[in-house]
Amino acid sequence: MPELPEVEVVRRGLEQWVAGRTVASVQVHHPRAIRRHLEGADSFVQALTGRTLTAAHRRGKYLWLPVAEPGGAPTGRALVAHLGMSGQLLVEKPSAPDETHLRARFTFTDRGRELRFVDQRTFGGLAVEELGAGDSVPPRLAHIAIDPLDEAFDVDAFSAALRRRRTEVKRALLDQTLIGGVGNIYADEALWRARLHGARPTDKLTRAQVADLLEGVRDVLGEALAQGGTSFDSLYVDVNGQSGYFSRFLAVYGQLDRPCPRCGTPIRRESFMNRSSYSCPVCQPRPRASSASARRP
DNA sequence: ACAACTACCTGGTCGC
DNA sequence: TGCGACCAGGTAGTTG
Repeated sequence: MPELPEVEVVRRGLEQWVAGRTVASVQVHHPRAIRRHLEGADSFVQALTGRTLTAAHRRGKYLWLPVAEPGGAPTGRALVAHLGMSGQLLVEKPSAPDETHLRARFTFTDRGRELRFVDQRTFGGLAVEELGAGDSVPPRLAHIAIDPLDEAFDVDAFSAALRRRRTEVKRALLDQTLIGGVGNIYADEALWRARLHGARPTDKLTRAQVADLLEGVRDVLGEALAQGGTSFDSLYVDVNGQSGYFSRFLAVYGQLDRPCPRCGTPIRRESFMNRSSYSCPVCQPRPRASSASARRP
């Protein structure tokens, strides 16, 4: 599943292979892929055809590519992409056969490689959105918090916000308004590193625990990004989370009954927020039932 | 205001 | 072999 490291790998691929090129044509193969472009497919195509994609930016799991007029003047708009659960942005030769789940295709005036949006489960999507003032983050993405790898990430503000909340710590990690880019997989990995159970109430966490958690998040995202970077094939902007580094590097996610890398106890799986959560029963003891998460109605 | 739940979606896997 | 149930989970929108 594409979380921050995977999306950042895609961003780098787009920056290298797509930025600076001018769109020759756009084909929308599935209306759901552009459902968030409310004006419809014709408008989406019109907004991009003949214009230049100037760069590739990311906030959390969102990507956007600013759009410029043929002369280079900014349009104040950007192609915004979210990969959802299964989305891929692929840079491929025009001769490459269509993927089964091809949702949109962009060709370029240089007649080079195409950009394709492929998405089996159609949770992802594309849209052309207005940029903020000074060509900054699209306002529609403004609620997404900056991510912990960003220099501007405010540790103290995050700690304060976390401890102000009355919720469980895993829910908070997945809340994109608090911290950007963390999904189910890296949330479990970060919690394991910080030796915290995901059901721990955030308002009871100590400052030191929050600091450990944040360090866990940063380390796991950073390591995943480094791994993703090494497996990146420069001819193929890949988002296939299944391949490569995943199994080698995850301590708990998907590791049911395998030994905890720290203490050897078999990893457990729990249903949590209608998701699977993996943790070590010894390193990450469940909080007592008196916590905020279990208070009586 | 804030917290929590649900719809959305499809391919693979499992049990019978 | 077929078929239905279930699972994966990010986000927006709704409900409480």
